[in-house]
Amino acid sequence: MPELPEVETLKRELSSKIKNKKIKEVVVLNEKTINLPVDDFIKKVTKRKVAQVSRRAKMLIIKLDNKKNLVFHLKMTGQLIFKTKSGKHISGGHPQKGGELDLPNKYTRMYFVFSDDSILYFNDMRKFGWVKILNEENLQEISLRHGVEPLDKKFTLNFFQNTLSKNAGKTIKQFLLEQKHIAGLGNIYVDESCFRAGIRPNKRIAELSPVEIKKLHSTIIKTINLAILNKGTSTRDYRTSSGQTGNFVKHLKVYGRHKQRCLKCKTYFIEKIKHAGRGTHYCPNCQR
DNA sequence: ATTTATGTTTACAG
DNA sequence: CCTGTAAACATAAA
Repeated sequence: MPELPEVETLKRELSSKIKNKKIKEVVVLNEKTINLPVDDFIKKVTKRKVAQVSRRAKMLIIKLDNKKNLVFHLKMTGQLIFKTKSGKHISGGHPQKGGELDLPNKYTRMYFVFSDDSILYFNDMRKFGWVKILNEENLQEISLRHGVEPLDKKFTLNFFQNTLSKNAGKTIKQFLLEQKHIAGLGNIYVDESCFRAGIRPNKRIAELSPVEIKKLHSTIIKTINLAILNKGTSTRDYRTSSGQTGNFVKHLKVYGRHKQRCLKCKTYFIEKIKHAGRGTHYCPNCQR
């Protein structure tokens, strides 16, 4: 689930909750989740303070006061859930089921206990996600492999046009999913952005008109911004921080709506195909 | 009861 | 170079 808006939501919520807190204990329940031997990992993190919480692409970064960075990638099913000592959870990511979360549970891969006894849990049903300790250099390397942030000033129409022209042979969806061009878009927001721009996801970049490119550029920014305002999307049981569902679900026009009537033309039905290796949704009438 | 798809990314084969 | 598939894994939908 977590694409840019979901991770950004987590960042904002966690930042206010854990900044300046000291980590007094780290418990690793699944060794494969982390990038160091458990002992090393624990040694590097224990007794450190949270200096800053940030985001790059779909990664959440917790900078510690010893120049190390705890970097999280939630992949498909990862979640970060923060609970105060009283047990109220105020940060989510991709909770399961509808009921209250019992933590730690069978999907908890590791957790961090702060000195005020609040706890940050990393859950991940499918174990695709990871938590790494990286120094500044490692982090830089990873960052360099990622493209521009869609909400950054550098994501100009000019930049978009130029980068697209270098990838004319690809389809627009293939391009948008590749993190090295624009970082943070995933399956949901690519399909949604394409719908809002009136472009079929499997259209070749070479076939896009200048007007379409301009439209898509502004549409991506608007869609991501709106999604962040709504604290992200989740198709099923996702709940944000405060235990609420991400409200962007209400704004989905095509994702998860196959065989349902298009909300724009109210005539045709949303189609779902497999493209770029992913389920791809579009209105055959409104998108060309 | 089986099979297929699922929000991600990387590695590898062709 | 590009493109498609498998692989990490568990669950729900088809």
